[in-house]
Amino acid sequence: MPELPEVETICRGLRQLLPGRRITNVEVREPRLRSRVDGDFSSRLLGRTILAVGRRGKYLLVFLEGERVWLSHLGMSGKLIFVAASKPREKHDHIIVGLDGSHELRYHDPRRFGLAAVVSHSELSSMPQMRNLGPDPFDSRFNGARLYSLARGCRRRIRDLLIDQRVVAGLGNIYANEILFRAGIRPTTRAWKLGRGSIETLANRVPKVLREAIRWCGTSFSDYRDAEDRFGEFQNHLNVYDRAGEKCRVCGVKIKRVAIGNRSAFYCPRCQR
DNA sequence: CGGTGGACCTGCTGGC
DNA sequence: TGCCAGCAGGTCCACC
Repeated sequence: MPELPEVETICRGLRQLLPGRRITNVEVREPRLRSRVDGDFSSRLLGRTILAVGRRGKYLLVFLEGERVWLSHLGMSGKLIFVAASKPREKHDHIIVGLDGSHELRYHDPRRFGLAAVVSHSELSSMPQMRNLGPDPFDSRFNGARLYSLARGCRRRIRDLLIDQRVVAGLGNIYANEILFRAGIRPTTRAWKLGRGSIETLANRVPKVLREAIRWCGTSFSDYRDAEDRFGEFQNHLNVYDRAGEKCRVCGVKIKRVAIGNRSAFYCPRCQR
């Protein structure tokens, strides 16, 4: 589900809602996420005031007093939703964080591929999940030169290079496919075959497509909702992802679906060469 | 080392 | 109507 635009949308929403609130209750109803939620999770949150909310790649960071950070990854089907405490709980509401008695932040995740942990600032920066992340796509350190140096001699397909979080942090299958459409490159192309010009175009499209998706508050393909449980709108603007058999919005040719590894890739056979 | 394929989960859809 | 296969936005690990 959540790639960078979805996590950024949630981050912006929570930033308006959380800072200044105190965590008055924590309930871990299902600790079996991708890795087990630590036994100290609740005690490390309890009683702390939230200072700020941030994002690194697809990770959401909730900064607390006492140099602590609540680190959250939503996996494939995770939602992090701010609601009135009186709202009935639902199946798969795995973690409930009570705020000042009146509201709750609920972590909901049917497939349980997510991550929830509370760590110190120093632990955060030494975690492999953070250390191995490439630059943010909006950071000037992500550019054509970097992408070209990684693509040169790389035998993988360009779609797989783009969703490698070490290359650039935050791209997943939807946006990798959309970005490749905008660059006119087929997702199945071997990275080493792309020349400097194509790579420059590609690197340039990365922040463009992501900014546009953020403007539409992300893609609600099925599970994704923002911090207040509202749908995103970018699914109405997708050019290729999940559009196999439908007409290309630019040239009218039918969009194709192919498997790369275990995952689908989508492209327009005319617009992408 | 680089690259690939499967495992981890639940839920939904489409074919029979 | 039921059953089963296949698929889904991500990450990590074993294996070649």
